Amino acid sequence: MSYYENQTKFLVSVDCVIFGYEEEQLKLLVYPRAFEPVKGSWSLMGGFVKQLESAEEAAYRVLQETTGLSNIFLEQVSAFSGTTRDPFERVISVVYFALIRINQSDEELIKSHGAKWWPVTSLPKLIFDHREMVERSMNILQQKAGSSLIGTELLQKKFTFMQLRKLYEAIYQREFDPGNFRKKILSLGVLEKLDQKNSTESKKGAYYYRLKPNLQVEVLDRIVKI
Amino acid sequence: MSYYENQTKFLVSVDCVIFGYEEEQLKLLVYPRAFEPVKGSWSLMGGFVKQLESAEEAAYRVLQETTGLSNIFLEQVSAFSGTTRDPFERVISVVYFALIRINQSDEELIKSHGAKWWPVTSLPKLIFDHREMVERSMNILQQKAGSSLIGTELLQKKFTFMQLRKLYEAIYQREFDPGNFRKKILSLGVLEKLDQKNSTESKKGAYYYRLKPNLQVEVLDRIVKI
DNA sequence: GCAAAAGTGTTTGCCATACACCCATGT
DNA sequence: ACATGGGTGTATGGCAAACACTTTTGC
Repeated sequence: MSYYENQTKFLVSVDCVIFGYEEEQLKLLVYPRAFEPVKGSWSLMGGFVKQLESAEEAAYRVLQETTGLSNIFLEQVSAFSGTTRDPFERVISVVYFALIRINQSDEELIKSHGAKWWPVTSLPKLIFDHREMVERSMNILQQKAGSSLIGTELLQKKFTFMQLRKLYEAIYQREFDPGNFRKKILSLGVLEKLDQKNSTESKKGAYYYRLKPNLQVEVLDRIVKI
Repeated sequence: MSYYENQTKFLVSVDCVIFGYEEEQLKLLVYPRAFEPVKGSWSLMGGFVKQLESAEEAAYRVLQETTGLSNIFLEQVSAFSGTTRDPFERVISVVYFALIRINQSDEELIKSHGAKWWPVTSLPKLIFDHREMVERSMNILQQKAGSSLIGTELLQKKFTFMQLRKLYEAIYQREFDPGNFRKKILSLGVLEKLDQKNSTESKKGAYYYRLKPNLQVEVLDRIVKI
């Protein structure tokens, strides 16, 4: 029996805006839609929410199924509910964005779906309102990365300042002064210098850093002025 | 016929976090739930999304039905989709927050629902996850008000600097230096000084200001450091 | 006259930006 | 030797915060 009789029910899906970082470029995982309608068109990873899961759980499931990864950074962007956003049938979609380490993903699994990493600066045409979902996600990513070191989710666990800076340059599509960037990040007090050096990307070699383990407090200082 | 066979459909509702401002306090419109289950418990204004409307349209409809107002500031907060958030039946809810001018609302209509304005600092116990919805909305309101003059949606069209400052003090639960606040806001260049004075709230009398008409550009400068 | 808000000016310290400069090393 | 990134230091300008001070007027 139901308390809420006579109310319309809806299909609810999740769509995942999956960010990765590779070759100094911010990239997005996009795949050719596997079912009709518009089968084959480029689309975000998505799936329908099932009876016994929350939208967030559905998003985690989709990510697991498509990248092989669990335990990844995931955050809701917004619900999209326009009556004609899917021109074939009414579907309400909850959008999440995820940050993953490309080289840790299951590349075979990704390939098996025909998925491809596209630089965010040159995405193909996407179905429905997926382009808008991407843009909203980019905005949120910039906001988040600007007030906490969220971006490190896209790098290896250890990284040099140059790698971190290039990542931020990719996220914000602008350059940062190397010296100032280093000082700003160090002043946050969330990085730990390792004994190890990276000698492959510069002649002098740069020390690796990592996030201090067991950091519970979110950094709320401003990294990038927006 | 349907493209997406065999997928579960869900009840989808909207819940509205309705902010108002009165007696130098930020207030929230909360009403006793009109139907079972937990009929009579304090709840946000809400309603089910109908077949031919988006969630946003549903939220506008709910606001119109309960406050008599259209053309109000409305913005999505998030979708809430936990499987047990409504302990009686699975409902996915999209939450919006609204800013309204209390004295322009239809007070009779509001009363007819038994609704009541509560100071945000002393809310009653709310059903389900509505408390969390309020907290998320407060955070977003603070963020938004800190980077644009969004707060003026809560005041009359013309207002004095003291009124604006008291509003911001209510939103951020802290005090602002009157002189610095005035200079900061004026530097945004979005206010227009009127010839009229308010003499009821101070002995000297303070000039009224209003938002410059036809302001299309959002103020993106920082008003309050968060 | 006093209190209280209106409105303006001043001082201080912090911080972002720009940029100079030395270091270490692979070629 | 030199080019390149690593890393540190310094000068400058803008802005936020603290606060002093004058103005106006109701009581």
